[in-house]
Amino acid sequence: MEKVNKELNLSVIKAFKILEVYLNGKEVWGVRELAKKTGYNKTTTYRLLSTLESLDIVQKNDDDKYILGLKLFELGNLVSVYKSLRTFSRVPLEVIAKDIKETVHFGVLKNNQVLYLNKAESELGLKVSTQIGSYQQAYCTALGKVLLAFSSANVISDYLRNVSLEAFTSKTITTSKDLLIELEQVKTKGYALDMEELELGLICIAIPVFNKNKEVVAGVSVSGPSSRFKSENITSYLSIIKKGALEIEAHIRDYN
Amino acid sequence: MEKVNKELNLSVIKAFKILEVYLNGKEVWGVRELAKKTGYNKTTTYRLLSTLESLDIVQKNDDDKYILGLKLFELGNLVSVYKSLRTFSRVPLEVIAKDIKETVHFGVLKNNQVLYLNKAESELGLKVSTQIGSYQQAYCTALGKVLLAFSSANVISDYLRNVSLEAFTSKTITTSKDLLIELEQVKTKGYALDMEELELGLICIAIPVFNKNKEVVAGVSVSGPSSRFKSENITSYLSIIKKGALEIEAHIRDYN
DNA sequence: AAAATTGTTTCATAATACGAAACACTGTTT
DNA sequence: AAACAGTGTTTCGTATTATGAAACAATTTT
Repeated sequence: MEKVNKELNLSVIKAFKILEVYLNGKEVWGVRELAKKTGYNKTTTYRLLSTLESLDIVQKNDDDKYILGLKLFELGNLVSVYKSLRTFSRVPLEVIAKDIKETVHFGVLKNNQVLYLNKAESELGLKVSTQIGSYQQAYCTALGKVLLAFSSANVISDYLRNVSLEAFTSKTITTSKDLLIELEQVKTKGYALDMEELELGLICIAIPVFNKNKEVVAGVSVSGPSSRFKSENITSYLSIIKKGALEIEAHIRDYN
Repeated sequence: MEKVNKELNLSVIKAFKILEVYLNGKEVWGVRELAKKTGYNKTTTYRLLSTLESLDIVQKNDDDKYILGLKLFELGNLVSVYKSLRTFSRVPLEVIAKDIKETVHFGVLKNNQVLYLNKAESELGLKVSTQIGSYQQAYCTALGKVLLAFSSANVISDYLRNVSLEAFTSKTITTSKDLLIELEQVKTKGYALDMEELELGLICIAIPVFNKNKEVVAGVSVSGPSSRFKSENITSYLSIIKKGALEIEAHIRDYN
């Protein structure tokens, strides 16, 4: 999305830039709104939207505003990357979310970042604004820390060489030394916590998901508001999450 | 996808035509294969793929072949159309599939067709080549017949006026008169069967999913090979499917 | 080794995308 | 009621970009 040079198709880039506006969570956009958000001329935007509408990639609602369409949903379901992980995590995640009444995530370490493959929300809990398929920093999320902690020393040193530990909050770990200590503790305890390191008010707890060779493949995390978090909850949270993780592990023994 | 006229953006159309090739289920395509399949010049195809790759809409594997990429997965997950139905059907569908050991579908009637919103496959059962998000004829599928049978007379007469009942197999219902009789029976019995009407060798059984006003919202179907189907199975199949449908109904009482 | 197949690059030009301006419509303010 | 503000849609001249034939590079098959 940054390799904008002259041999790439500019119309196609523009069309996807428009679709990417929807990543912010707002479901309904007008032509002029999208033009303003993307910086494109409104006639260009209108024409691209008309094209996308003809393809059912976007749909118009009764107010002539645009929402994403079913063809995009259909195409999105064809993506085979991490397909087995996504499939096998689906039900366990929903079960954990229902049990624990908070938002549950499942993700992997990819390109030195957490990639969220699945998410299940409780009807009761805090809605967290992560998108399935999106990336987040590893060093300040419980999920990321658990994935790093159980990775090889190569992965960790590559990570520390390439990622700058910028602060999100006053509680964010911002030195390699502190992060290494934290990862060592995570590895010892078998789980990680994010105590408002990514976002003030947000607490996460995460555990690893292993293949049969005890290599970490993925992680499961539970996110909730700090106001609902108590140290006494950790043990019961962990046992619920662990049960779900074991369910996933039963299906991914050969994953590498 | 048929309104090709001069004010639509032809590059964007071409890019999505390329992506649509993946709908046939093959996950890995080379440049020349895609060019041949779409009919576009191979240089054009290569350039569009390079653009899509820069957007992470497609990814190249080690053999320089293309697979669909994670950004498409991310965008697909943003689609809000039928979102609650998709969410609430997910776990019940997986439970049915595990129980019944066949492929399970969940769909709605849209534009006089079945739109598949969810699908769950058993590890053991027949893999059916439907795509989530895709459409199928209603008159020759159990799911479609159950959706029609419990719809209003207006919906049914509109359907019969606009859809031509073409034969898929020698067992397909091809007259309005026969279809109306079938739909009456479906409504009386409370479930529908597709006895090789869509595809020889394929049997489906389906039941409706209602909202609190007893309006049909969606349907659940189970598909299996005719070799495994026995009349004695119907009752036990129905009770398993019904249990899943009730789970879904508990969440969609207000859906209309 | 030669032929066939693949993916990638080059270059001239035809075609298309672009955007300013106008239009049409709806809702709000004076 | 008229004026204004906001929206989505259309028009038209032209600048820009997309196109495709051909060549090149690499790999696989015969």
